Amino acid sequence: MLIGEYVHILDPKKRLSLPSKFRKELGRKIVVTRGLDNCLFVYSLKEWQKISHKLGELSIGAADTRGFNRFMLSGAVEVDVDSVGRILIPDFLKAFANLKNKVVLAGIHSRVEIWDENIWSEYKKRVERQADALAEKLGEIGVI
Amino acid sequence: MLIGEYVHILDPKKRLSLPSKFRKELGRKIVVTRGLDNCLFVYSLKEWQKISHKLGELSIGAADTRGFNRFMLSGAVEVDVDSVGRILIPDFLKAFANLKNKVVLAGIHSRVEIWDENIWSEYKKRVERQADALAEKLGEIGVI
DNA sequence: GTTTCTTAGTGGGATATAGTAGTAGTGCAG
DNA sequence: CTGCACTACTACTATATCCCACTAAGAAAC
Repeated sequence: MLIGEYVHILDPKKRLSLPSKFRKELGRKIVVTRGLDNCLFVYSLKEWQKISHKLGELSIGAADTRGFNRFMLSGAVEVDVDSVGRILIPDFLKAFANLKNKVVLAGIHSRVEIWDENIWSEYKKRVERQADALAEKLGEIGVI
Repeated sequence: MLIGEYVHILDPKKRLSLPSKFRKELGRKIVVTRGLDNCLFVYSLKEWQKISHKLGELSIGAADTRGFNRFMLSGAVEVDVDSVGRILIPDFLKAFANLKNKVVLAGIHSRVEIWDENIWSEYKKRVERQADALAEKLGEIGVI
């Protein structure tokens, strides 16, 4: 399971090192795609195959499904992990997630999320403010 | 699987280079046809055969089916990929998709879509604005 | 507690290749 | 016979990819 939060540098060549703790689980070929709330999702090839299989089952007829497929698939890229554990972030994904120099890599179960550092800390602040509500939800599902 | 998004130039001679990541999967002979939502669909010869077969199976009785068949089949052109990986876009398809100088090539599963850059970014904005619907769909297929 | 060894993260330089533009040659039409 | 257009080949430039080197931090051993 992928957990933890790391701040790494996205260098001018759009290279980003994966935290060493994530490397083993992600493998040497990963898929990066558009996520929600202005971040990117990173999946191992295996996880991605599950997702793309499900996407393939959706009908091309419905307009909203076409849009959804375009969003997920055109926004996805298969990238290799280089010899020192880095990946390349394509321009359009960098632009989508508003990535600057410092980015946050966060492990969330089976995926990793990539955030711009500022957007991440803003988002975290918002969530922390809702901590009470969160606690309630956690109680509902029997965590605390 | 064809995924990713690339911006290329449609030059005055109507030549368009295919992204190198698509070339292997598409082969040296491809089919370009009218697509949905003002774009063009590009298929490998093999994929096209599957699709035209399916279209042939649709009942000829229904008027809307006839229309759809005419739309897809009459608009289809088989084009060769040249020595440096480019294809020629016929005038009527260029006009249909409103292609200007900059076009977007988007990989969607088994097909590539060709969009005018401006129309594409407008379309993408529309889809992204429906974040709630996207999240819902992601939930449905078990991603989040 | 200090020193050394290892590994993660970053940066830069060289080479390869993708993408685009241009040019020459050939065929068809006027 | 001439001109235009389409096609095929060639050349150039920018960018991506690969490789190596450096730094800093953490771990282990003395």
